[in-house]
Amino acid sequence: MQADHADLPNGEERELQVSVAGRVMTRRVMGKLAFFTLADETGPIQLFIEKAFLNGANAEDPDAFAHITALVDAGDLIGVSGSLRRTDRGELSVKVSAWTMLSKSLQPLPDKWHGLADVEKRYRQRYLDLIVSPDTRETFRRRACLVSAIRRWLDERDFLEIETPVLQSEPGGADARPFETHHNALDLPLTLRIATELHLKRLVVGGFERVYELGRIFRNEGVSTRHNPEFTSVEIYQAYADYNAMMDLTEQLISSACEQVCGSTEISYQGTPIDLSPGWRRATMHELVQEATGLDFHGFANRDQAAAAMEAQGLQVPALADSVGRLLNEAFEQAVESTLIQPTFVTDYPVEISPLARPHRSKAGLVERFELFIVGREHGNAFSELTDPVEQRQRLEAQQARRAAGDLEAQRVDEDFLMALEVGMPPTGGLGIGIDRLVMLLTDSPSIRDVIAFPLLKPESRDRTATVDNGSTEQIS
RNA sequence: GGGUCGCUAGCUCAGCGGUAGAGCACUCGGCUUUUAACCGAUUGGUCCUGAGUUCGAAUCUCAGGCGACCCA
Repeated sequence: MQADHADLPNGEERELQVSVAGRVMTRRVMGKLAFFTLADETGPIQLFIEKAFLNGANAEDPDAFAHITALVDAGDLIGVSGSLRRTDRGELSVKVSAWTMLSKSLQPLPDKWHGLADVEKRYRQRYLDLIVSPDTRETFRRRACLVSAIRRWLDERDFLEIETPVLQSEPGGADARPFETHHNALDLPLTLRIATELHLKRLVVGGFERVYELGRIFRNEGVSTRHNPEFTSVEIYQAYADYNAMMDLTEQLISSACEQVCGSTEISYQGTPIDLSPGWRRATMHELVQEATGLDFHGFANRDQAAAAMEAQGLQVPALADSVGRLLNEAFEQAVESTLIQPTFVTDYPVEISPLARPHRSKAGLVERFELFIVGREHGNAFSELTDPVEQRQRLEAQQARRAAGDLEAQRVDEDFLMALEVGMPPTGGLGIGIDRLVMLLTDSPSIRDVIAFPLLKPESRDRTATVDNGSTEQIS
């Protein structure tokens, strides 16, 4: 409406009846004249409320002006109709001839100038944050735009979105601990999925050559600025493709989505310019670690040699890292990850940390895998999929052994998945992208909680409880 | 898991050992061109919870809760 009537001069009126509805954001009442600011999703518009005019226009309510000024508070949802008028100060306004209360707000709005500054309150009462913070509205608008752009891009290239189970008896496809739940009627313990990988691969076995699923996954782990226990991923599988093809796909998909969401592939994240135009750097994990630390992991004969060299460089050597490959990954995480600001494909990972990836066609001990890093954070993970059922069983059994040794995030042997591979799976490229982190990047948000409408928080308990001597907890009141 | 910081009126914040405060919002009065409207008045509190120190605690100490950030 603002744009439609941009030509209306100051102080003039247009003989056009309009009706608008929205939330009253501010009120300025001065005796016989009042200005309200009314906002809907498209933005604000001013209401010009003149006592004589409004009362004169309402035969059934000759005190309409007294009623609207006395009964309407900031925060209320009202509808008005009237003509258009641009005020002397140039504000396009609806000159109100009739009004109606649509919803009364019983709670006052947050401070109209400072907004809602308490981050805890912004997360717990997101609806208030959305009402008063245009930036928050824009973040979730962009999130919706991104998700839609990704689906459109994939659909246009004949990828089929197929939904796979959230409730699973055997969680798999990622190194993570699951949430546990229970099906009452079947008396069956179940877990929430930690990835969509293994079921999407079953679909590739079944003959769908391009499948994807964009949806929620759940990992029972800590909360940080980069982790929320439930988050959204898109996993994409293309038969007869390999990880090189998936790199091209990743580059095209993300740069195209960025273009649609931000209007450009050159963006800024927390003050740092980021260029997402295709042509991203591709480097092996070995190269990057050598670049950063001087250590050549091809040269280490065994785990202890690598560990000693790392310690000499001041790198940590965790006990669970029991092979050269795992130490390479440790060195990468400690010395390289946070330095990869511009988009970078890190390729050719150790087989020990990649139980679902196909062995590299020419490099022993490595797999055809890449991870995408932007602003020092992992944004995607992909491989030429391991399709050999015999080798897959060995890899998962090795994972199971680590589980037994105490690594709670190690993967399990999924017999049903192995059975599917035994039927024969085409060579396939697979890719996973974290949607939340991508939204963070495209909305310049420092925390994942800023891009999740209702992030997980501990309940704000008003219960009065106390711990008694025997260690149990009981209600006092 | 460790460290640092925060929690006071509906919102934004001050007060840091001596009667609980301001602005906005709410309520009342005034005001026909405001847009953080303005002027005047009134109202509003589990100072996150509990224990301790003290003549006296929002303030100091300890324990706990919730959150933020950093580290692992």
